[in-house]
Amino acid sequence: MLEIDPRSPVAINDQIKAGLRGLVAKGLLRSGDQAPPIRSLAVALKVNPNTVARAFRELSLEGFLESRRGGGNHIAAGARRQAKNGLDELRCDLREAIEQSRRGGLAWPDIETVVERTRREEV
Amino acid sequence: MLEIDPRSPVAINDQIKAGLRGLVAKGLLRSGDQAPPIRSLAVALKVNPNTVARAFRELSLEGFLESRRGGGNHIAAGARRQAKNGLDELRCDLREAIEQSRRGGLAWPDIETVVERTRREEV
Amino acid sequence: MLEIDPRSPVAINDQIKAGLRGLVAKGLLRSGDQAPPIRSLAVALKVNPNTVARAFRELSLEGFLESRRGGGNHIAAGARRQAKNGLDELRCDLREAIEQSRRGGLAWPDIETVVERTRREEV
Amino acid sequence: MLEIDPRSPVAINDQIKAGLRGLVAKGLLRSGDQAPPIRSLAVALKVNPNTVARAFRELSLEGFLESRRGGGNHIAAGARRQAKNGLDELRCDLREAIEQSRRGGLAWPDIETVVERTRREEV
DNA sequence: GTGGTCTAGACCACC
DNA sequence: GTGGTCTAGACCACG
Repeated sequence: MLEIDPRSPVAINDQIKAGLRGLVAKGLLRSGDQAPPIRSLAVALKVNPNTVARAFRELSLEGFLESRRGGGNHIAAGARRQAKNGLDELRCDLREAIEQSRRGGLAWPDIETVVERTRREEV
Repeated sequence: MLEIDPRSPVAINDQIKAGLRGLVAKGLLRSGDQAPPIRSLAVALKVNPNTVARAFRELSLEGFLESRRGGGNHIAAGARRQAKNGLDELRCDLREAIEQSRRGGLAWPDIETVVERTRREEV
Repeated sequence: MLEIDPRSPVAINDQIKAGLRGLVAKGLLRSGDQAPPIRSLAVALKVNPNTVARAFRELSLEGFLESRRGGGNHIAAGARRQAKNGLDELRCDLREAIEQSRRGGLAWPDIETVVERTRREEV
Repeated sequence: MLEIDPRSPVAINDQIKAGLRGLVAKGLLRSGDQAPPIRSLAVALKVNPNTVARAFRELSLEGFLESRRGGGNHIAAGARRQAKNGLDELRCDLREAIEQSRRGGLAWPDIETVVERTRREEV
């Protein structure tokens, strides 16, 4: 469900945060649902538990997650709306990436081809 | 000729490298031409000369530039071909950025909107 | 493990790069192993951390090292093969040095004497 | 008679100085002979005249060349002996190059093979 | 004027 | 603890 690319320049904890927000944005996780336990997630992603913990802690500070008595992190009430705010950040990042391609000499048709291909190969 | 975005998360020296490769890819700079002197470029970009020097040195190691002490940096012979290969790398990076957006929950229509806007605002 | 000659005309960072490649070529360091931390190595070699960092960064760009923030630098997968190719480069450099001696008037017996002496004094 | 490698890391003026000393060491030029005119040499080597001039000036300071009234640089009296001293410097440089190869992981048999090959291909 | 190197010290971010 | 980046300023050497 959650995918991580350890070799990406993007920080792992950011990938985790983005991934969780994504699951909510797509409706695969809803308010009140339990987020995967830190340890299990760390094992599944082959990542240091501290890194997952950090991601969760930051999401908690943003009010996106809530830790309940009796254990477990749960998706907070306003999570969906927040996830949409997160989208703005994503749009911004994507825009930067595109501008970087432009500065590197990539032409617009090239860029659109890349978009097209990525879309097709995703399924 | 060369533009830099100091607020971008992309490292300045990498932006310079991409920029130079871009100029060659677009044909604005050709094999044998002299690249701008490190210090001048540093002043123009409002950047520390060391940063430019780093970029140039790395381009030299790649065989993209040839530098002679006291004689400036010159675009190497196979530079254009290399620049085209560099484009492949850019495409790859862009693709990763898009996939990253997807994992974060950005929908395809959103992505295409971002592409469109960036294109328009560029001029 | 790694030795540097600060009085050599060869740049320190290049010596570090060559040294690391050498350790891999000799099998003392293998794919996946962690390279010495930048700061520790800097202290050990009595060199500025920036210098080591430069060497490591360039080795990363070559795909010889993989560096993760906070996770140290690790010998990359294809490192050994690369190291062997690097040997070719060394042979080439050495050859140029010899030709340079020849152009300066050094006779062949002289050259072989130098080789012999260097070999003996090394231990 | 004199060969220069503009892409070598060795400074051009040093190559010129070494080359001249070499010609004397080999007996192709003798005390009292006229050294090639700066301009002609610069043209022949495709090098900046200033660079040749600098080399000649330094050789003059060392007492290896003498500029005579009426123009022209001539090989000085004690030139041959000096050329032999220059050989010591060459030996030292060569030694450094060999040590550098060693640090890079080149084995002794490899080194001797390189020496052998270079010797054969010279003729 | 040019490039090349190193040092020093600071800042940020990740694990 | 780790690496990454940038700035600042110095020094050297070539053309």
